[in-house]
Amino acid sequence: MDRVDTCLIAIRRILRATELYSRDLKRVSGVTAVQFRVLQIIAELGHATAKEISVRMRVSQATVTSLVDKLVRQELALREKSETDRRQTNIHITTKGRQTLTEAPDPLQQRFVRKFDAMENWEQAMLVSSLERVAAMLDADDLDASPVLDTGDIKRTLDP
Amino acid sequence: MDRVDTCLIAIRRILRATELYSRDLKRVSGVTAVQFRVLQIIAELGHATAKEISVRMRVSQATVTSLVDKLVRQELALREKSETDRRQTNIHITTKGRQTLTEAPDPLQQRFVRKFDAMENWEQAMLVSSLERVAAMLDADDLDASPVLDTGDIKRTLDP
DNA sequence: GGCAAATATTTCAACCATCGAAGTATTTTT
DNA sequence: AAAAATACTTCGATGGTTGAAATATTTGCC
Repeated sequence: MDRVDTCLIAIRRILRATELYSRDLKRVSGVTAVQFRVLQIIAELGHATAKEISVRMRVSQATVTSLVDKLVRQELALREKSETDRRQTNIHITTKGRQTLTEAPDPLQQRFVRKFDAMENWEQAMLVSSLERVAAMLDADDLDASPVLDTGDIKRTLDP
Repeated sequence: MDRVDTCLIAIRRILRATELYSRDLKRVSGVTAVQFRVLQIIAELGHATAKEISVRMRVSQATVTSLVDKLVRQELALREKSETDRRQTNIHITTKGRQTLTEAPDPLQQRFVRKFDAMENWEQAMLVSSLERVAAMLDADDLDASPVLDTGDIKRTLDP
């Protein structure tokens, strides 16, 4: 039981840290961590629909709309009706958006990388495995819970 | 994929999961995870000042005020001017608050416990260690590593 | 003792993320 | 062609979080 408490406390600390770093990021680059993440996804895919982003980030479409609104307002992204399916809207990243991505690296990520790189290989592996394990433990019911949990092993994870 | 990326994605998943569980908790017990946490702290200490809670949770006092407001509104906690230092306000938990605490266990915690208990001893140890490691990695440099937090969170070790 | 500085809280106004429900437009299905 | 499904946005609301300013009180110092 004690161990569980320790874990939960650690999780809270991690949560809190990410929040604080998001604030930093916002101050430095004008986008929050969540907005930054949207930008990353668009950049990664070339362009994306709201639906794709919402699935990827596991938030509602309404949330994505609001997030993209903010990016568009800052000219980091732009919307463009799809030609093939006019219900869809493709969201593209702008040059300025790309710039933001490269020039304003996420401070949390930076810090993590710095510390992570300083670790022994085995320890890195342990961390990766543990984090994924915890994520799998907590992951809500819907999407992937059962299979991931059963195998208990994570090596095979790929994004699709 | 990069190990760091994998870690960050896992962290995001954990974040998201806690958020969803908080929503669950709210639906079931009327308090969110953060409010629940405040309640826990008050219960643990008997009574607490806003300052204590803010240090413990590492949020501003303004946030604590807002959180406590909500608890008071629901009659889960109540404020009482300190006699010894009239600038201070002691926050107490009510019977109803205590009830909430015992009768509406945090679903995230429950889930975590269930999964955690099913793990091998060595794996539990690995998880604890990894989570603490990550928390330490991310903990903002300014106010971190404070024994304050530790003593606070570990208070239960004094219990029989 | 008395006054300035420090401390504890709250209030206020402002963000951000998030969502559900309702509404619009556009396929797809039947 | 009508009905159902899909993609997206709008609207209104909730929750957490904060900094700055305001208030009340205690402490420190001359």
